[in-house]
Parts: sequence; structure tokens; C-alpha cells
Amino acid sequence: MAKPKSCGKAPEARIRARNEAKILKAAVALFATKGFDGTRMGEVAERSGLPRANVYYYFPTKKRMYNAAIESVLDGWDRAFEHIEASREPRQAISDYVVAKLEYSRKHSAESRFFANEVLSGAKFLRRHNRHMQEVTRQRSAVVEQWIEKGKIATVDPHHFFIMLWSATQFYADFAYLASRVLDKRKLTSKDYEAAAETIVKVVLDGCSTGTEKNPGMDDGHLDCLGKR
Amino acid sequence: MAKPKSCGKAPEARIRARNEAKILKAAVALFATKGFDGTRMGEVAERSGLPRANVYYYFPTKKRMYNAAIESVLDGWDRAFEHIEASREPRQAISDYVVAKLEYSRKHSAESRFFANEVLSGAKFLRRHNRHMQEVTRQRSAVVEQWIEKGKIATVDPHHFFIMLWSATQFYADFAYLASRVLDKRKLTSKDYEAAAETIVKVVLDGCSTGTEKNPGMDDGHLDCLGKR
DNA sequence: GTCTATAGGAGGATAGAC
DNA sequence: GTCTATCCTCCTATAGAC
Repeated sequence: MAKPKSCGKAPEARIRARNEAKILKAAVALFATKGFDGTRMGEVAERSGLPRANVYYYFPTKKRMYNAAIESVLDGWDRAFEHIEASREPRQAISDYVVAKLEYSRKHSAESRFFANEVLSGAKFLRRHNRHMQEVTRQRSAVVEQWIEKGKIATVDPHHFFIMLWSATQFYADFAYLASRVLDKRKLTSKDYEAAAETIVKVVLDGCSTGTEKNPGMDDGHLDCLGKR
Repeated sequence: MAKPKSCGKAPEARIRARNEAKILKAAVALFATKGFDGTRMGEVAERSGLPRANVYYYFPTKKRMYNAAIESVLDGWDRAFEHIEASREPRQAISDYVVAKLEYSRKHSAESRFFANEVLSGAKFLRRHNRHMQEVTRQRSAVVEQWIEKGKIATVDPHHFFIMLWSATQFYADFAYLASRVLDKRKLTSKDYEAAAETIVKVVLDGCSTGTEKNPGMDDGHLDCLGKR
């Protein structure tokens, strides 16, 4: 998001970087709601404020544009998983993960939905990153497995447990319309996201507790970082 | 699914019903992966085995076809919620719901993904059924509220709790590709769906238990109905 | 009800002036 | 780097014969 200021590069490079960013931002938003086939290059041009031919100058084909968009999103994606580390206490790590992912869903809703649409559409472009995806998810569920072995959380299937965390948080970005129907509001507020985090964390933590460490109210307070902006 | 056999209607009506069903089935599958704008009437025709002009005979415009597809899916959709009834014991009702919804995700993957794509794309067509959606979700979370009041389950936000159930089960249809990456399999088997149901039910039930009724192993056995086909 | 032919218009992509 | 003009394919939708 932070613009790359003049950093010793030639001025043309700055223009290029700025325009490419504009285009990719528009592209992500459109691909998110209309998918690859449904998105028109003309729409991308209009939304990014650049003439059509100029868009083609930076991205010669729609496929290249889509791939560039995928890669620009994948980076931020990985970061959302970083909270799951074996060295941390599971309760805190899981709770932080939920909060961070909900925050991502909210602030980067377009990226989230773009990713969802790509997977829903068969993940034809994402397949290129197969190895990468597998590595990331494998590492994280390995962490959950370690927690179970050490008796820090109850015995649950780490993969499906992980999927529960992922899907619950993802929901608020992908199915924002449904969420607003369920909550009977026109638009979700920070309060709603806090309540979501609280409920998910409570249910999941109690649901995987070993019974020896009932939490003494740590579910409150540390969720406040949500919605402070 | 069951073909409407000769039921006193004129033979033309039977042809119509059969062809419309063929078309809608193809349409749902295509709309699910490519969305409204991304789907071509020609593709629908090809996939349904009928000539293009014939498709236009039954559905004069793409919009009408899309609306018909939405409505054909909504019926089966409502049924998936029926397990949540106040009169039933929460543990059994919730567990049945998870199993039923996972089964639906598996057997009616295209319908599930079509619905998801429509919501992800902004729910422009679904908005027509706003009132209906609201009524269904309101009723179901009211049931959860009653359980809480009666002290049958712990105090959780019923809406977000409901969303957790919904999103976890929905994941296996919408993000089948991701699920197979996480589980490191090329295709999910009935075993995987059973494990998913078991994990979701365990985590959610323990996560919303009041502490006075730890379950005596009822999580096993009754999940067997999954994958028997 | 079924099918051929085609109008009419978008959309992806390119050539080449500035 | 920027922009105009344009090619050509493919798509929605319709007219009308069978």
C-alpha cells in the first residue's frame, strides 16, 4: 500500500510502478466479484483511470494481468499464517491468528474475495503455486500436531481444525452479504468483528481445551486491537 | 433428481420439464465456476446437449435463466437448515446439522458453489429474496438463543455461532481445492468427510458446552451415515 | 417444439502516430 | 510512455423455415 517514493530509480520506473499498482488494484477488485472470464479489460481500464491501450501496454494479455494479481495477493496471504508458531502458547497463538485474519478480511476484503473466487473457479491459476500452498499449510498443521503431542490442546484432527479457523474468519470477507443478513444490519461494524472474534476464539479454545487449563477470562481485552481504525 | 414420470400431464409438458432440468443443471454448474458474466449461453447449450436456439426457447434471456437457477437451488437450501429446531436436544440437532450440511456440500457441490459464487459476486440476484433469507436465518438463530436461555449450551453469540457452523461445512464444497491441498490428497474421500464432521462436531460441542454435560462418546457412531454412498 | 441463419454489438488484442 | 483507430472473433438475441 505504501507508495514507493523516489528511491534512486529512474522516473519512468516510478510511473510504471504507480500505474501497475493502480491497474492491479482495480483488477483485483473486479476479478474478485466477476472472475476471470467475467471481467472486461475495458472495466479494468475505466476503474483504474487509465485508457484501455495503456492497460495493454503494461499487461499485454488478460492472463498475465491475472497472474500478476494472484502473485501480488499471495504475499499478504502468507503473512496471515505467521501467527501459528510452535514456540508460542497455543491459546495466544490461535487467538492472535483469528484476530489477525479477521482484520485482514476486513481491511483487504477485495484481496480476500479475489482469492476465494479463484479457488471457487477451480484454482486454475493458483495451481501453478501448488507446491507453495502445500508447504505453507503443511507447516501450520504440523505446529498444531506438536501442540497435541505436548498435550497443550485436546486431540483433534489438525487439518480439519485448521480448516475451521480458516473458514470461519474467511466467511466475513467472502460472504459479507450473508453475514449482514444474519446479523440484520446493512453494514458490519467494528463491534460486529469484535463479537465475531470473541465467539470464534471462545468456541474454538474451549472446544480444543484439554480440560486442565480452563481459561481465566483471557478471551477479553486482547481482542481490542480489532476495529480500532 | 428423481425424474418426473408420466403423471397425467401432456407429453409436451414432460419434454419441457426434462429439457429445462437439463439446461438448469448445466447452468448451475457453469454459473458456479464462472459466474453470470463469465458464463456463455453457448457453453450452457453444449453442456446440456441441446442446440443454442433451443436453450433460448426455454429461457429467453440469460437473466431469466440465472433467476430460475437461483430458485431451483434455494429450495434444497432451506432444507439444510431444518435440523435446527428448538424442540430437539442441541447436541443432537447441531451434530445432525453438520452431518447433513457436509453431505449436501458433497453431493450437491455445484449448487453449493453456485450459491457461494452468487453471494461473492455481490448477491445481486439473491437480493430479490432478501426477506426470505432474513426470515430463515432469524428463525434458526432464535432457536440457538432459546437453548442458551434454557442453559442447554454456553452463552455464545447465536449469530456468530451459527456462522461458524455454516462456514465450516460450506468450506468443503467451495474450497475443495484448498481442502485437498491441506489434506494432501488429490480428491477427498468419504473418510475425509467423516473426519471433518467429527472434528467440527467435537470442537463446536465442547466449545459451547456448559460444563455440566460432558458428552459420553456420542460423537462417534451416529456420523456413519456420511459417505455411505 | 426444433433448428438454421444472421443481425447487431462487445470484447481482446494490435499497429502505429505522437 | 501515451493514445487513436481498427481488426477480428465471439456472444446475446431474434426471425423465420420446418
